[in-house]
Amino acid sequence: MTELDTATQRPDLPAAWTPAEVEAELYQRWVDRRYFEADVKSDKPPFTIVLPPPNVTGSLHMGHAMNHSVMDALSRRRRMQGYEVLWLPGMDHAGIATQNAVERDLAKQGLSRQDLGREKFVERVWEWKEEYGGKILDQMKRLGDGIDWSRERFTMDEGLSRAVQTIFKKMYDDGLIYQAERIINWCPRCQTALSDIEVDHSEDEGELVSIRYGDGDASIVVATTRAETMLGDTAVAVHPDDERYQHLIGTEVELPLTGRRIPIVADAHVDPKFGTGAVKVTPAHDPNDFEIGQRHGLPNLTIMDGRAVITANGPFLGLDRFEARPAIVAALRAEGRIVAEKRPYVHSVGHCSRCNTVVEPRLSLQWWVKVESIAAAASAAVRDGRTKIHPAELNKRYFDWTDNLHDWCISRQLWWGHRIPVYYGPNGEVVCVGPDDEVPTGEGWRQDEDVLDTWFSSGLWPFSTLGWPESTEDLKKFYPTSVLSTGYDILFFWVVRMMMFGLYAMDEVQPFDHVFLHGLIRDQYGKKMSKSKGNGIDPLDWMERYGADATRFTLLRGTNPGSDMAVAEEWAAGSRNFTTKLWNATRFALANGATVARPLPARDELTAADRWILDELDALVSSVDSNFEAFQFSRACEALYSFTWDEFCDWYLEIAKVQIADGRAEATQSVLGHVLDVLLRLLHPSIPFITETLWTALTGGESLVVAAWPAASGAERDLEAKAEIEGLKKLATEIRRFRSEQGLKPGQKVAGKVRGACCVGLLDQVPSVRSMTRLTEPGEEFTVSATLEVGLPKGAVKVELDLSGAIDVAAERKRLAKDLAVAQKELDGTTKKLGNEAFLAKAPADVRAKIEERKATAESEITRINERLAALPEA
RNA sequence: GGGCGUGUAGCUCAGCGGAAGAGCACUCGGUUUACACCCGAGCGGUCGCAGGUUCGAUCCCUGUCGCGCCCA
Repeated sequence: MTELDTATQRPDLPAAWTPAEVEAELYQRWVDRRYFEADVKSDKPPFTIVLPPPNVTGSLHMGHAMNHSVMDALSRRRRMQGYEVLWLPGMDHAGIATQNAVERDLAKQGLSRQDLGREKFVERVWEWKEEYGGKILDQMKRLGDGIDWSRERFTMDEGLSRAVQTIFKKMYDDGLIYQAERIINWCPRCQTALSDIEVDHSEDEGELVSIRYGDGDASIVVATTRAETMLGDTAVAVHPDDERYQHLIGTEVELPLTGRRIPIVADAHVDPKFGTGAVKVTPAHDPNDFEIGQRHGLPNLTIMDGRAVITANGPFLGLDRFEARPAIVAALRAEGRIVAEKRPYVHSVGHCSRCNTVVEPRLSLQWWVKVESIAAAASAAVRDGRTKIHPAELNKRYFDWTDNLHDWCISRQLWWGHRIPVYYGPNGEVVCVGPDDEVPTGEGWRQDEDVLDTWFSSGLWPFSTLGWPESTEDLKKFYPTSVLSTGYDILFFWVVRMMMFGLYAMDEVQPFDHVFLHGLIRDQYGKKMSKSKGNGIDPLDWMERYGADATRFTLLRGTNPGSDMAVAEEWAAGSRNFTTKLWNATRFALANGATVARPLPARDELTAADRWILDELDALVSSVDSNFEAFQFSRACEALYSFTWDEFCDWYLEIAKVQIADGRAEATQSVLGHVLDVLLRLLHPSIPFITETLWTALTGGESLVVAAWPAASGAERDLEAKAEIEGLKKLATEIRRFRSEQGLKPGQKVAGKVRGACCVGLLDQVPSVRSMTRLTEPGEEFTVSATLEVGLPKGAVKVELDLSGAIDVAAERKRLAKDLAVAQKELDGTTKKLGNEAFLAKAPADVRAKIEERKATAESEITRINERLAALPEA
């Protein structure tokens, strides 16, 4: 262990671990020593994680804290394993979210962005970013993130903007980016187009009104939840096979309130079973109607502007859509055209994911990415295993997306973002400009006003941050990245886009080898935690009160691929208790001379307990390793927790006390030192702060951050030692149980003899058992007043106690009766099984032998217990 | 409507063909020379329901009911 100073010195550990006071200082020391800075010239194998860039508007919430705990644990372990680790940080400019935030600020001063003008407004956003944008980065430091701050990026910085322009140009030239007029999701408040994934659907209460178009035999009834759109109807559609309407197909009907005559068309997409089987067709304001309109050559009549205000001439001109709706219904009612009304009528309504405004479908000219070929490539990379998704169950959802992706609307009518690099000339010229191309100037030339969807630039993140389009050393060394860790909720928002862009830009090399998808954090009511709902627990609050380590451990302990986790205060407190336990155990071991300065004694010089704990430790290393490799953080944490608390603290430390007192101090101190050394290394990726403090105190080493990761020995387990310690546990537990049920105070010393330990191979363990169960040596006046027997695999051990008086016979009968019932149940079960001929004929021999052994044990237990019961005095 | 997942102790979850587990909560007892953020003992479940496969099912299959998520 080369990282250890030979002249080990031991700073005294304070009595209590006070994370809030010391974590920041520890973190700064790591940063100052530049442990987290990746060396591109290193010949170590690379391990790369790009941080999912948080929104510049964001602050750290539990979802981040969980994801960061995962990424930090993964990268710290790899660093200890000898990888050249790069964890690259940065932020996303978050187009709509940031623009909205700044607009809200302006609104407080009574200003709009239009008042400032585009240039000034964008300046304002940059100022806002400088002032508030760094918040989340400082919060990451508190969590302990081992991030390479020297490589911090921003999606709007110069290099990334260059990457955006480069790929836009490349895709434009390849015919993968085009302009088209289509129905898009439009937010009337944000005044911009939205992609499908920026629209959230919810079941809202609305109204369903049925309106009669036309009169008499030629009339037809249509139902709608958006009555105001009837002003833009250009047809009524029915199913071609619908018997009810055969006579009307091809005729015209008068559209109420407008006097316009519109055709009745037959279209197979109309569901004859829904409502009256006839639908109004508003091509300019509904995506399905737009399709119908295309098929039948209907005009697209726009009747609302970008603010969802009616523009159709007439009495409703200038009304907002939600004012127009009741007004139009009232006007129709006055004409006797409302034949049915259902209110409330619950139906699915789309909302802007940024401001929750009801989305209005709108016909407009936008820029699109043709996804077919790049989505197919993204699909192929997962199908052929270049990128592995964890858990694999989410592959199907991934394929559902990549195989059915619609062309992606990438233009946004915002000011904050990457402006589309397309210029229009005075004579209808359209020129797409690359980063090194000359921008056309002169009379009549103007740039496209729109900016790109935020996900366009964040989709380039895995390679743009490494210097692409330049062929940089970083790109060569650290691409493809090793793991992308994120919540499954943004698999499609972001992961699919990165896959498409990465494969396209990097010659089919995947952006990441592994995609780890964790679940969502839920509150104690099982509700998703989110900024918008305001039901989040603040991870900073936990860090303040319980420490960053406890916060991290809580989150890691609940993290399994793809499954959600509910968190509550008690969990964080439990993790804090765990760190306290570790602190006290290490402090105690150090006070008793635990050391790594001497080599571990040879195997045959160790006690069974020493050999057992070392074997357990070895098994722990394997378990932590395999679980980390499989992203099973929860299992890894459980293994670490139970080894630390249950095996090491509850048993080995108690045994160690006896061994040290009995003249085996040197060897025991070495074992203690060794176990703690390895254990702290294993825990470091999960709880870096406390382990760093304890480990440097124990070993005098420089830092765990750059210490070596332990390797499992692969040696066979010492089964004899294991059996001995299991016997010790059983013996101690049974004596404690007897004491407890006899009403003895835990600390009360009782004289006692342990008989027959040698016959079952437990002689060496007796001193430990006596110490753990407060048995004192029998004196001259020793009188056996109680005897208990503990059944062990090799036979029973008899414990004779002098309780200085009569025992509680009733309690003892109860205890024995309970044991008897357990043994009887066991006997019944095994007897039945062994009496089943089919079982005897078909069950494998080892299973049969096991059942036979269990039956024999049950029988001897029953005999033994019955004898004890018979020997008890009458109650 | 289509797809996926899930129902195990009061709560949150692990286990997934051969003896029902953890943490928290709860009960009892504790100034035990590391730790009351602790120690010891205990209580608590016909593993959603109904069929089937099997010598054997919490575990596999089918159906059913409840819940959740994604897509329409």
